Amino acid sequence: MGIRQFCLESMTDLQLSPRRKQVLRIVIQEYVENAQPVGSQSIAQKYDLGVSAATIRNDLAALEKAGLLTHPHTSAGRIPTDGGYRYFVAHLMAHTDLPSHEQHMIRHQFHQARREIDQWLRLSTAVLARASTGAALATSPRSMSSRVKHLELVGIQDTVVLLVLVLATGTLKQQLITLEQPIFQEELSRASNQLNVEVAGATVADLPEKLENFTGFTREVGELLLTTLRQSEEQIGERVYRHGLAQVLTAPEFADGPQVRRIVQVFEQRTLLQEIYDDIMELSDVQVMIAGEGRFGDMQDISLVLSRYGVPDRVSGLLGVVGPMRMPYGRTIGAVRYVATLLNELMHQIYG
Amino acid sequence: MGIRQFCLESMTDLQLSPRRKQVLRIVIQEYVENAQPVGSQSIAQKYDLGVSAATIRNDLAALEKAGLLTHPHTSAGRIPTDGGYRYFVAHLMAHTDLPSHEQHMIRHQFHQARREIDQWLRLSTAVLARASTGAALATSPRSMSSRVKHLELVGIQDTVVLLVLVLATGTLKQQLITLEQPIFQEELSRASNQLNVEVAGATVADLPEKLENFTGFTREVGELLLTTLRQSEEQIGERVYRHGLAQVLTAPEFADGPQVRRIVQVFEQRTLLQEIYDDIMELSDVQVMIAGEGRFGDMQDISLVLSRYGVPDRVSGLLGVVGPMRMPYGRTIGAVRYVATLLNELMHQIYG
DNA sequence: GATTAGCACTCCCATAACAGGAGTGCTAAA
DNA sequence: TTTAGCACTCCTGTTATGGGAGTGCTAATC
Repeated sequence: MGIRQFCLESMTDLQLSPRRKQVLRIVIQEYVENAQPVGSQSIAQKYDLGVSAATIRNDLAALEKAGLLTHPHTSAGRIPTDGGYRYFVAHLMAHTDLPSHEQHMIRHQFHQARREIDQWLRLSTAVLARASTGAALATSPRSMSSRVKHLELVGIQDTVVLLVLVLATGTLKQQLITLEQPIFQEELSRASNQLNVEVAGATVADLPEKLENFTGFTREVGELLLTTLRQSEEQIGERVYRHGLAQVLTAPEFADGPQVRRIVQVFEQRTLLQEIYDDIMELSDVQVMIAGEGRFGDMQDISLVLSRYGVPDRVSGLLGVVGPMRMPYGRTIGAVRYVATLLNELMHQIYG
Repeated sequence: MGIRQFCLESMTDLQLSPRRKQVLRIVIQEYVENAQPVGSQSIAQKYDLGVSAATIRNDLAALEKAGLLTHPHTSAGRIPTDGGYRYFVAHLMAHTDLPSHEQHMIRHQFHQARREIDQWLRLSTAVLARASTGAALATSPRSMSSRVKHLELVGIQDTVVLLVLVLATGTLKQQLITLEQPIFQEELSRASNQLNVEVAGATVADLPEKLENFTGFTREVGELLLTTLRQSEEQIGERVYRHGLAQVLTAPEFADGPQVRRIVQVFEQRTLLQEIYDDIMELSDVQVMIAGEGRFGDMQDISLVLSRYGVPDRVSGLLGVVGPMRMPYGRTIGAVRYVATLLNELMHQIYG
């Protein structure tokens, strides 16, 4: 399926007999469903593997030795380790596409929504939360190499002016300016017209040079424009959309205090997205991050399923689900991928 | 102090001796601090009321009979009921202003922030969460009787146009338009100029009449403008800012699952704010809502401290804290009031 | 060598019993 | 109205106990 992961080198050289793979698959499937350690007997009963419980017991021991399973205590059934989930996602998972009727329903919802990025992203998180068992989040898209399309100076009060900036990508930026002395709207219009002529199509790189020509108030506005533009390129997730936290908290692994706080923190944190962003951007398909992959602290028992969305070389944002490690990965990955694809389509219509 | 509440009629006719008031105050104070039922002995020891534990015991019994206290079981200390908190907030609370050095710090932060409503609101929730023990939320301001200040049509792609709408309040609205056939920027500019002349200063009421003059594409844009405008008046909290959920979950009352889910739901829900909005708008000071005040279901053990902010008759939004019922009300109210006042000032500069 | 049956062993979990303690409610006296 | 005294209640923590699910190991079997 080509689902890539942040780290799976150690997995690739691991050889497992077909039955052991099957056993691992069953353990994960059962545990994901019931949140209860699963033992050799229940596997032998429920699934007809043609071998006895004792054999499965041996397999379980082997899988444990390989670091794919553990047990919470001596006489309990097995539960997957983070490594086990990783192996499952990388090698064992069945097809991950969302059922087509669900795809249709989601597509329908998007076509009914108002044509606005803000609406789309809001809808995306709602849809993702519904389709997964986790909480969904999405960042507003960041545009690379923003070009100025148009600017407008609108007087709000005598000494208050609103600078409206339209980027080539259709993104809107705004900034209030407070003046020492009142400036009339005619003068504002004159300034913005002058700037528009010069500045249309300019990027962060071009802009300083073009601003040389201006002085006084017009120049000041130009500088402000430049800093605003710079900010918009640096800042990932200027706005973060979230949905479905209450839902993910119903999972039994988040029954106790510290666990709850951990996932809420992951969900709320802006910085994490910031850090992950670059990794995600380089890779095209959906990314799975299980228990922080050792690179992020304090993400015990938490998994992320993330994807980039946007138009290559134009705009891109992050989209995904945060949930318990014990998560139906196939379904979640399918949902994230489909919504990302849909967003790509919609964005493409706009950003060409 | 004039803190008003959604419902406190039943409280006003309640006569309590000064000592009983004092005892109630102590119970609440202690319980808020330690989250532990407080007994007659510990009160007698810690506070010198000049009476014995037995007397306090009688007072506690009386306060319980009055519905202001309960005990979780026969041999436990007393804890406040929701009614007890209400009485406290209405009659017993000390001054609620934030210490002036904290006020200064907060003010300083606001003056350092970028001059933009979005930034202010984000900062507001951050500050409120820090100053209280709860989670802060704020809605973007809704403008009443929006007037159109300026509109702009910017071509993004051949058949994609962005309608930018600046309201007199400085609020920005955007809407994508997809066309059947390409329209050149000159024509877009002509259309927007035409519309600007006619439409500047128009309200929802005026607009339909003024649109009579137009036909074709220009007319369509005008209609779209009207619907966008209508939406912006109807919709409260188009955007909701949130901060500090992780913090509020450290409170011991949110240690178990159902409780956590309840407060997360309250925090996430848009509809609740929608419903409360009108009540808040009519009243000027900070509002306290304890355990849903019987009007909202499933808010056991949760309190809200809310305030309106904005400029009278121009724009207004909602701002406040959601936290456990066991909350330092004085401090929280002070913080909410101060931040609201600060926002009022800033808004006033812009919206005059 | 892989598979299987048998069996002892481990450890969780639910239940019960029990002691300690904090706090109440009541009564009678000041 | 306040106070001391005292029985009573009920939570909380500890310990003991039995049942049960599941393992790990060994020896026999295919």
